[in-house]
Amino acid sequence: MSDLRNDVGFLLTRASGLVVRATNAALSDLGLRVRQYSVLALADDSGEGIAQRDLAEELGLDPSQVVALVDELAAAGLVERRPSPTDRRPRLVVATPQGTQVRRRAASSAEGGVQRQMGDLSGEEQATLRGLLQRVVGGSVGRCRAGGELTE
Amino acid sequence: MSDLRNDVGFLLTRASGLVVRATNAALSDLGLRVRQYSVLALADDSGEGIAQRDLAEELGLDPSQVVALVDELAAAGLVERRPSPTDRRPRLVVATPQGTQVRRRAASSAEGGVQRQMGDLSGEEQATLRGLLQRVVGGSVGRCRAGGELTE
DNA sequence: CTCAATCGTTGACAATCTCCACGATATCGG
DNA sequence: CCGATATCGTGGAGATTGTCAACGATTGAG
Repeated sequence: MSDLRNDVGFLLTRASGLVVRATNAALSDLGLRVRQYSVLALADDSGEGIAQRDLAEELGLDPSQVVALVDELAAAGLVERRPSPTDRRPRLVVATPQGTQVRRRAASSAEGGVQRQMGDLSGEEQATLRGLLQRVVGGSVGRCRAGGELTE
Repeated sequence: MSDLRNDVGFLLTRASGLVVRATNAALSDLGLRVRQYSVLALADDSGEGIAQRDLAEELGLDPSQVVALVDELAAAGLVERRPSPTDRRPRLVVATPQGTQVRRRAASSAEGGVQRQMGDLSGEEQATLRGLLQRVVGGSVGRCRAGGELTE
């Protein structure tokens, strides 16, 4: 019962590693890695832009990691930093038109990579998995951050 | 529908990151990290010892990573390398008595860390999650290895 | 105005992943 | 037996990721 192959934590990291590899391979044609894609996707989804701090919070990254990722995406012309109209501290990250286009293609490629890894699961099973994972993730937002303490 | 928060791949890596952090925090008292613990657990479970190559295969790691991990565990006196009776190439990794003892405590601590992250899920839901993840992982063993090619 | 908090950034360092090459050993075909 | 090929552990290089501390600019509270 303490067998590693039945350990939910181990299975989670093992499955994650496999999916990340498959997704990175699928995105390599576009010159993107998963990390960059996730930043691009969030920036593209937030019409008026998203602060880097919120980006870090959503992705579970350290703010300093977001700096480098946005730098790379900006150098590739996929996103740009814009000032907030109401606060001069944050820098709102938005996707450029080219970024939106690349994101669309990347989403398709990434989906293919994920399906190569999860093809054995039916649509319904994947929905079940998604729901369970959302509760694991959502239940701890605010309880444990990247460099944060545990609230207990 | 392409929202990142509904993307199974993203949720998988996000949940994995949270669980790994919680588990590492729980194991820090024993001076262990998750990677080391997983090696120790597999070595402890295989009575006669497990070859480093098989260790790498099971854990989805590069063989060279296993070398360093076993070095660390051996330096701590938790495992030792023994020659195979039938083949002089592999080195079988087995847990020392102390390693077995530490592993038992570590398993308890790690379980606590995981539950702090997945407490919102009932036992039945965790079993469902485990089953789905096992199919994601098991379905690809042999299809995609650490440094390997995709078989298609 | 003063002080604490927030945001982005930089820098340093550890941990992890990926890939390549080598020596020792084993296996297979002839 | 012998040579070609494969396996296993190991070492090393380099990229990627994770963690942490500090700083300047800005904001908001008192």
